[in-house]
Amino acid sequence: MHAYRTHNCNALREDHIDQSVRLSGWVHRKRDHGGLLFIDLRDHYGLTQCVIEPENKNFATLERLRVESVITVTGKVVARLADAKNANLPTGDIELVVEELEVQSRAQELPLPVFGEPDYPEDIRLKYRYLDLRRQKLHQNIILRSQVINSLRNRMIAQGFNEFQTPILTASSPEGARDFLVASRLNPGKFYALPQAPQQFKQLLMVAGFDRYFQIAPCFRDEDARADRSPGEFYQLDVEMSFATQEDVFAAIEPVMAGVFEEFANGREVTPAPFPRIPYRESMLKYGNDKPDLRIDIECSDVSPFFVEDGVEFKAFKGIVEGGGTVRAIPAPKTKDKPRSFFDKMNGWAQREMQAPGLGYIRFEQGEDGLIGKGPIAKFFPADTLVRMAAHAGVGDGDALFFAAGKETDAVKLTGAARAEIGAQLDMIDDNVFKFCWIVDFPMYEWDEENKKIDFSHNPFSMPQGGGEVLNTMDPLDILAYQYDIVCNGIELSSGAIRNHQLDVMFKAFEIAGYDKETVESEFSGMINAFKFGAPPHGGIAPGVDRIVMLLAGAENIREVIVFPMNQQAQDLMMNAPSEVDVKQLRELHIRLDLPKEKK
RNA sequence: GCGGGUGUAGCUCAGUUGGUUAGAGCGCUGGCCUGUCACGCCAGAGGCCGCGGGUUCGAGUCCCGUCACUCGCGCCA
Repeated sequence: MHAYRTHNCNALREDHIDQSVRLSGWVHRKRDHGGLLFIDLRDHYGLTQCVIEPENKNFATLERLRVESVITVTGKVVARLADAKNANLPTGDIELVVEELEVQSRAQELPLPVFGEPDYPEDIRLKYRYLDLRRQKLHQNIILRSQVINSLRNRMIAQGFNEFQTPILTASSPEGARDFLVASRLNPGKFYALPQAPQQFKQLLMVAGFDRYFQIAPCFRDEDARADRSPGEFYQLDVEMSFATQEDVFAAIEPVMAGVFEEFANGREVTPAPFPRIPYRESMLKYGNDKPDLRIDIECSDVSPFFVEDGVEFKAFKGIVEGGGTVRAIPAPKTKDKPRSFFDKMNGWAQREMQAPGLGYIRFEQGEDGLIGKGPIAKFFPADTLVRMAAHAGVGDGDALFFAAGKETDAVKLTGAARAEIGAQLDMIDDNVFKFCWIVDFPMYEWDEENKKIDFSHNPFSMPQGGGEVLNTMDPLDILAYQYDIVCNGIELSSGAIRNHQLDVMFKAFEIAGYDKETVESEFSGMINAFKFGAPPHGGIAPGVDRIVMLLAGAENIREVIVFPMNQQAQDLMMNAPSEVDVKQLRELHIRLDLPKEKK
């Protein structure tokens, strides 16, 4: 007989009755009747009830053993009496009568209960992650993650993509997020950077002629965490393909995304490929951001012109529009029966959560002579203006409009957040639907208000729509790029682009953003040099694996789908990272600390 | 760096207008219990009310500061 087990804890059925078997696992739960002791034995596969009688020499040991101890039990499989069967367990028709017992590992009193999975503070869960991972929900999430990654791999390989590993210790790049740095012992004063993404490497693989590349790639960015953004590190399905147009990339990746979601949707509805395409500017106008949650059936609009019409007395917003600002309308459909407090709470939400001046509103009702507006600011508008504004914003009897006003960027931000908040408040979000879309036609450049200059709005290696010519002829802020995102349920799932493989166009593109040729040559030398020796047109995309799993798992938080995540402060509470290191280690790396004061 | 929320037993939470000795459930410890599967019953231990200051005759409760966790903003080519 095997030293540890003849079966796993989800294997035994009525067929096994009378067999002598051996099981190993964790003591999930004990039910001690004094004269009879039940043990639910758990492993990765399931639960089996074991029973031990007081005559057995091991009874006292087992009775005193704490839950989550690891044991090996040997005994006979017996049928349960009809009224003692447990229909909730696959193994519920039988039980194991314990004869031999071996205690493999005793458990102390637990800092975190495994059984029952009560809510527990996250810092304790993170510190004792291996206990948390024993819990069914988290255990399943991690298995789901494994299966999703396997499915992604298979789907990519089936399409002729090859997986390659790219370096983890690489060079810092001036663009993008903050880098994690690694000091070089052999090269004093110099540093490696962990890759924010294998961006340049995958392009170099195209130059190297590999045609179709993918990788489940670790990416490192030293940026602050969010609910859907793990601090420090995350994984992308990194993809690049040669001689590919934007349509080719879409055609390659859409079936992968739709396919993997359908595979694991478990009955939930998935947008079939091809996904709807929404131009960036349209998304900003209608949804207030570039990652719309299309489950919320609300489309916003620009109503600025109505606030400067003659006869409109609402001076606050009129002044904003006349000063170059904008007013966006966010419909709140079917809110006729909502109390005044609903509208007041939205206003309070905007002030509190968004630090906005407020959120005005007008409620619309069918009056005797047509649609009329109600609410605190309705009286400042002529009846006729209200009717036309309602028509423009697409609202009618029983609907309301909220207004976000201010500088365009602020108004848009508030619009997007308010749309999501209204969707949540009005219970418009269906948890059983995955709504996909592409956001396309991102602008190549944007105005950097902080540094008063034109900067790349996304990837500097993207190809402008119209090629090199438009860089000379168009206003840079009007130039669009072959740059695209996949969005699902308001979460940005991937970002990609057709790359700029022509050096002269690249130098010109960088010049517009204020980087001279010499800077580009030195900062991106690896890629620039490679492009001098024959670079194929190429493009790609990089879906975020953690976010895909998060959506499929129905998790609110990305830490629920990461085996060993860090907390919001980018600390690993289990491993105690980051930690101080020995002075000797620092000396080898030629590093001397210059710590901030006041740190006690 | 900034804003919101939370912080009372190991955990989840209650705690009236500021008023006697801060409670419950789960867990833990001990005892009883031969058919449970959220086993049941009895008893017990366990509290710097996050921390510091203030107001007050009196603070878990009010005020200020601070820390921790979390959500968001900034940031995230």
